[in-house]
Amino acid sequence: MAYTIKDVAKAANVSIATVSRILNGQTGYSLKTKKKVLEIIEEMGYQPNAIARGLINKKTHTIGVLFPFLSGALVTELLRGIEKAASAHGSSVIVSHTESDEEKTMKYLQLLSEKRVDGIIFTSEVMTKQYYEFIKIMNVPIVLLSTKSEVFPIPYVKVDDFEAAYSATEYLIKKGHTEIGMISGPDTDMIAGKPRIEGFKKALQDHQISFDDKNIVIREGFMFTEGKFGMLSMLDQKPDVTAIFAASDEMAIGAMFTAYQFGINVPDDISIIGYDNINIASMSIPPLTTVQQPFMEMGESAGHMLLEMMETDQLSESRILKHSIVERKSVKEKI
Amino acid sequence: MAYTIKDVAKAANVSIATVSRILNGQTGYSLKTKKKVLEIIEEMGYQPNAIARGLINKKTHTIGVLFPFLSGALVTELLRGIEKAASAHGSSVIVSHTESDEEKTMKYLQLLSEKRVDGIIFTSEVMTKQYYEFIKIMNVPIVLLSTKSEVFPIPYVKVDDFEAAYSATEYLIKKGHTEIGMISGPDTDMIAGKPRIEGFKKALQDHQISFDDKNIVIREGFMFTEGKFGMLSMLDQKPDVTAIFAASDEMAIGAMFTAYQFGINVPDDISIIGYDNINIASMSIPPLTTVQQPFMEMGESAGHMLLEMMETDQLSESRILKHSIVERKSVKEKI
DNA sequence: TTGTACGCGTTATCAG
DNA sequence: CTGATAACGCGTACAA
Repeated sequence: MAYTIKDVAKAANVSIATVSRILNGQTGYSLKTKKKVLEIIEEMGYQPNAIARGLINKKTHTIGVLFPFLSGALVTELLRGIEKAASAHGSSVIVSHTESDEEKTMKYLQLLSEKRVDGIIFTSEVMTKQYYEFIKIMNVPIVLLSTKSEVFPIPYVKVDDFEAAYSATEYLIKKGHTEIGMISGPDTDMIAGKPRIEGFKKALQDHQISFDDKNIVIREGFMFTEGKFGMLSMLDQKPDVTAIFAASDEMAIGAMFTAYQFGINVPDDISIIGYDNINIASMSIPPLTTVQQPFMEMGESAGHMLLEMMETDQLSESRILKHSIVERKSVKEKI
Repeated sequence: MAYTIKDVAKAANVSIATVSRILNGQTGYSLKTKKKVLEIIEEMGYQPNAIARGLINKKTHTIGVLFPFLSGALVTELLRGIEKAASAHGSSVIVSHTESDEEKTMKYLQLLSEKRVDGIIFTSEVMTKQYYEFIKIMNVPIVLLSTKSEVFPIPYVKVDDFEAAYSATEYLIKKGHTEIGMISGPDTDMIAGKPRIEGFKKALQDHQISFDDKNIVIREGFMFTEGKFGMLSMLDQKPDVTAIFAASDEMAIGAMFTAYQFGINVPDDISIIGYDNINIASMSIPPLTTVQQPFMEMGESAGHMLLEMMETDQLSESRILKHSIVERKSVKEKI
C-alpha cells in the first residue's frame, strides 16, 4: 500500500498540516522543516493521492472527450491536440466512444458525471436536447469540437465548412474549370454535409455557373467507398465534368480510384480537390490537392478553451479556425 | 452542487447506510423502503460520487494507456479495442502521449499513479528498467501491447513479427519470385525492426535464396517518406528485384509512389507486399496486398487481460495474436 | 430491518 | 511557524 501524508508526517515528526502546506507551496513553515519533509518524501517515494484531493477540492483535473467514431486519422489528430492542451495544464483526458448511439452517449455522460470530470469536449456530433440538459445538470463546462449547435449556447471550435467548400470550389473555378461536380456526404448532415453543399452552390452561383442536380451526387457517408461509387454516378450523370470537389479526402481518393479504373487521368482529364488534408492526402497518386482543416490545432484550441472555462466559469468565445488550400498535384489548370 | 447520499437519506427519511445498501445491491432492507429510496433518487437525479467511492474502495475503475505517438490509423484501432474492453467492464481509459520521451513518460506514470488508476497498458515502446521499477512500486497490473519485454515479467499482446515477416516473404516466394528485396525500418528497433528483418532472412534462407546487403534497405522509420526513398535505394542497389516486402503499409505505399514515378508498374513489373493492413491499404492503386495485424482485437485483448489481472491479482498469459495475409492487387505471380 | 459512527487521504480553518 | 480537527461523500462494522 502506498504511503499517505500521515506516514510522512510521522516520519518527519511534524503534523500532516505542515506536510500539506509544504506540498501545496503554501506559506507557514521554516526552511529547515521544509527540507526535512521533502527529504523524507523523496526517501519514502510518497505520492499524494489525487482521489482524496479531488474529493475535497472538487476538482479532478480530468476532462472527458466524446467521440462518435474512434477511427480515422482525423480523430487521432483531434485527440492529440486535446491531450496536448490538457497535459500542459496538468489534466488528464478520458476518451469515450459513443458510436453515435444515443443510449451509449448517455451512458458515457453518466459515467463522466459520476467520475466528476472537470469538463467535457463533445466532438463531431450533433448536440441533442437530452445531452444538453444532462450536461447542464452536471454543471461542468463543455465545448463543441468540429461541430456546433444552433439552438444551445455552447462555444465551439471548428472551421467554417461553408467558407471552406466555397474556397475549394472557387479554386477550381479560378483554374478555369466550368464543368464542376461535387461528390458530397449526406445533405441531412447539418454539420459536415449541408454547409459544404451550400458553399459549393454559392461559389458556382457567384461565378455565373449554372447549377442543377447533375452537378452533385449525394452519398450516405464520407468514406472511401462512397467516393468510389460517387464518382461512378458523377461520370454517368455529368460526362463532361472536368473538375470535382469531394467532401472528404477519403472520398476524393475513392473518386481517383474509379477514375483510374476508367482510364481517366487525374489531373489531365479531370481535376479533383479533397477536404480535410489527412495524412493519406499526400500519399495518393497523384498527391491530393485539398482543403486543410487544422485538426491538431482545433483539438488544442478546444482543450484550452475548456480549461479557460473551467477557470473563469464563463462561456468562452467560439473559434472558427482558418482552413487553407494545400496545393499538390490533383488539380490542373483548364486550358 | 450535486446531491449527496445524505440528501437522499434525508429526503427519504432513512439513514445513509440504508441508501448505500440499496445502491450497492446489498441485502437488509424492506422492499418498501427500497422503492421509496429509488424513487427519490430518480426524482432528485442523484448520482453517486465515484471519487468518494474510489477513496474508500481503492478502486477508480480507470485504466491508463501510454502511447508513444498519437497519430496514425494504428493507434486509433488499438485505442478502440482498449476502450471497448474497458467500457464493457465499466471502466474508463485515460490516454497519455509520451512522444517516446523518457521524461514525459515518467511524468505521465507519475500522474497516473497519483490518480490511482487500476492498471496500465503500455504500447508500442520498449519497457525500460526505470519505467518498470516505477510501475512495480505503483503496485498495479500492467500489460504490454504491440511490444514485449525480454527482461521483465510482463504479459504482452502482439503478433509474432518474425513469423509475420516470414509469411510475407514466403508468400512472395510462392508466387515464384526469387529476386526479393525488403524495405525495412531501423534494425536497432528490437520490436518492429529486427524481428521482421530476421523473418525475412529466414524465409529466403529456407528456400535457398541467397541473401546479402543488396536485398535490404534499412531506413530510420516506418513512414511514407521512408518507403519512398527506400524504394529509390532498392532500385539502385538491386535493379533486378521483382518483389518487395515493406515493413509497413505506409512504406509500401511510399515504395509504390516511387515505382510510379519511374514508370514501373505494380504489380506487373514489381510486386509489393506491405505490413499492418491499416485502412489506407485498401485505398491505394493498386490496392495493397499486406500482412494484417488485428489491431482492434489486440487492443481489446490487452484490455481484457488487464481487467483480468486486476481481478485475479496474478500475471496473465501473454497472447500472440494471429496475423494473416490479405490478398489484394499489388502482388502478382512471377512467370 | 435499520441507524450510528468511524475511516479512506486530503485540504483548510482555527487556535496556539 | 505549527498542530489539532472538521470537512469532502461514501462504505461498512457494529449496535439497536
